[in-house]
This record gives sequence, C-alpha cells and structure tokens, in this order.
Amino acid sequence: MPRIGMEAERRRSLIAATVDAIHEQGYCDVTIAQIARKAGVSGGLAHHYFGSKDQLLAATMRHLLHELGEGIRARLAEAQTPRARLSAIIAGNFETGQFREAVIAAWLAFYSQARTNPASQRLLRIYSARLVSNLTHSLRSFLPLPDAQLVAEGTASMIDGVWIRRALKEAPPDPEAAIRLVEDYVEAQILLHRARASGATTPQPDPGLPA
Amino acid sequence: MPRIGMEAERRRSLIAATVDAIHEQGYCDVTIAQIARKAGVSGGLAHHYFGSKDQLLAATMRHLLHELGEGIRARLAEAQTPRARLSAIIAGNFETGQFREAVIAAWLAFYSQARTNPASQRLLRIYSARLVSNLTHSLRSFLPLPDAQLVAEGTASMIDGVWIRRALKEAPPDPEAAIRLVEDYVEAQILLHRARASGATTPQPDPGLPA
DNA sequence: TTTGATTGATTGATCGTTCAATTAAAAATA
DNA sequence: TATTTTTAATTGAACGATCAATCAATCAAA
Repeated sequence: MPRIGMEAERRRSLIAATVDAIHEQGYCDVTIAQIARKAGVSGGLAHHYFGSKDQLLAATMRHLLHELGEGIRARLAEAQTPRARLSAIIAGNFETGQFREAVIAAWLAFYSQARTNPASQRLLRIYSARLVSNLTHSLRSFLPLPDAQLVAEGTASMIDGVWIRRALKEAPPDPEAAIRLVEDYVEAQILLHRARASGATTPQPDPGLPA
Repeated sequence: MPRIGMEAERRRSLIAATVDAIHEQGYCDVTIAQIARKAGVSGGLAHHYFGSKDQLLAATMRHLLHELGEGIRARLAEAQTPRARLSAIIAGNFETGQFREAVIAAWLAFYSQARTNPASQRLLRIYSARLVSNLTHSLRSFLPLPDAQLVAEGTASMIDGVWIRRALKEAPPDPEAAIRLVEDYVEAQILLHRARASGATTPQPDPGLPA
C-alpha cells in the first residue's frame, strides 16, 4: 500500500475519524485504536503523523475552528451591507457541515477540555473574540458602542446556546430554525435599544424579589 | 474515627469534591483517588458509598440538577405575576452558588457526557423540558402559543449560551450582567412579537445569500 | 536499491475495583 | 462502672484491565 505523499490524506482521514469517534464514544472514552480503525489504519500510524493523542485532538479542534472560520469569511466577503454582514456571521455558524451531530459533540468536548488545557483555551478565546469583534463592528451601524457590545455578546451567547442545546435534541439539526432564533434576537435588540435611546417609555423587566 | 451515621456527610463531601476535582483536572482526567483525597477519605470509601466512578459522577450531576431546581422553585413560589415568574426563572439560573466556575465546569462536562450516556441524557432532557415548559407558560400571558414556544426555546438557549461562554472568560462570573442579557432578550422579544402581531411594518432580517 | 509508509507486538504506567484487615464508637454484659 | 462484644466505618495493598506510546520488521512504490 505505501504510496508516496500519503501524509495529507492520512491526516485528513484521521481528523475526520476523530470527530466521528468522539460522536460515538464520547471524548473521554475515545482511544487511538478506535480512531485509527475508523480511519482504516493502524494505531501506530496515528502516532507517526500526530505524535500523541493530545496532538491529534488538538489538530482536530484547529481543523473545526478553521473550517468554521473559512465558511464565515466566505459569506462575509459576499455581504454588501452591515445588516447582511450580521446575517452572514449568523448563517455561517449554522452552515450544514458544521451544524451536524458529530461536529456538535466535538465542539462540546473542546469547550469542556479548554477549561483545563491552556492551548485549547487560547484557540477558543481567539475565535470567540474575533466573532464578538465582527458582530460589534456590524452592529455599530445600528447602535451606539456600549449597546453594540452588549448585543454582540448576547448574539454570541445565543449562537453557543443554540449549539449546546442541539446536543440534547433527538430530531436532526434544523439550521433554519436555529438561524431564525438568532436573527430574531438581533432584530429585536436593535429595535429595543433604539426605542430606549429615543426615550420611549418601554416596560422594564420585573426585578423580582431580592435574592 | 468511625462514628455512626457518616454516610450522609461522606456522600456530601465526596460530591463536593467531585465538582472541585472536575474544575481542577477536567472531567476526563479526574480520578477516584484525587476526588477521595480532596474529600479527605480513602479511594476505597468512594467505592463503598457510590459503587463505581460512574455512579459517583451521576450522583454529582443529580445533585447539581436538584440544587438548581430547588433554587428556581423557591423563587417561583414568591413570584406574583407572570412577568415576575419569568424573572424568577432567569435569576434562579444565575444564582450565586450555581453560577460558579467549578459548577460551570461540571455542567459543561455533563452536557458533553450526556451525549453518549443515556441516563445522563434523560436527566438533562427532563430538566430542559421543564425549564422550557415553565417559560412557555409564563410567556403565554404576553404572546400567542407559537410565539411563546419560540421565545421560551430562545430564552433557554440564551441561558445555556451565557453559561457556556462563562467557561471561556477570565474575570469572575457576573450574575447581574448575565441576568441583564437574558432579561433583555425576553423583553425585546415580547415587544417584537407584539409589534409583528399588530401588523406594524417591522424591518425583516436580511436573508443573505443562499448557502 | 533506496526510501517512506505501515504494521502489530510489546512495554510501561495508570487507574478502577476488590477485599481482608483494622479501627473505634456503640451496645451489651457483668 | 468496667469489660466485653458487636458493628459500621475505613483503610491500603493487591489485582487486572486498559491504553498510549515505542520500535523493529515489513512492504511496495520510486
């Protein structure tokens, strides 16, 4: 079998196998042997190309981040207006291929793992900061900076929340419903903050009882 | 040392130690020995009271779900109006004691683990369904059923999203900022859906380019 | 013949789990 | 009260299984 120039293909299939294995076995219980078998190679080869289990998992995470980022970047390049840029970011986060059960399982695991792994944490923070920054910038067309920052953080939270709640559902992912939920948030927030700014008497949330 | 009636105390401290250990080591790398040491007992005792590592982790999850549920129930009992009930649910989800780094780490791990563990999945689904049901019921005072259901799902997503994004931050958790974000969502959604229902010309989200 | 790809048996360490032995509080007995 | 017996709590050493990582041997394309 040994043909020349196998490395790229092996790396690709091992990373894909890692995502599937996490989906099926769970991040904690996944073994190199399972991943390798799924990729159709021996366990030794995974070490040969990635060095260690940790590095394979890290490479998988970088791959997912990269794919998501590329998808969003492509959509942003086509967007003509600030409002269209907002929609591009939102839709990019729920692109088919990303918003799949196996990928969701991997993301969840990485979020969990990033809490104790500095390298993973750094990656996620950079991605998250860029997302919020992009959102804030586009929102500035509609809102003053403090409001834009608030809504950007809210939008990022809503996106992550829709992702995480996917992990609990049985029905197949519904990107359109997900997008609608986030778009509704953005739309309503723009209206609400504008109304507040214009001094309209808007009903305030009930503070409830003190804790 | 052996005094009588230690079981309740040991169970409590072992569960507390489990949460802390997950926080420090990460769910995957946590060992019975570490948890036991943190609780000040031997590894054997953890098995004596919980049977296995899996059962200890499951008990910890049930404990967290129970605490969160009790907190919300207490707040709901004091709420007088539908709007106050909404705020009670939201505030309950960010109660100090729940909205802590260690607890967040544990929740994240459980969400990830629930994907492959049917028992954990069932627990999370039941909790999630109850949350959405409570939200929907209170929202019915402001919105027709389909809208109420949508906003309830959105609120649950926003709560989960704010939680998960906590895991990425460095600064200590800020319950008030978290509550404000979710309250803003609810408030704005009620206004938006009412405006749409009353036939007002509301700007629609930019559909963007087809995927 | 050379070279990179690939394997699979092996190793070494880790960790969940078990269990026989030990401790000291509580209960029973003298 | 003093002493013995009982009982639950607790330990820590030992076992067995799992798995990441290594590496010498093999294979086939160049």
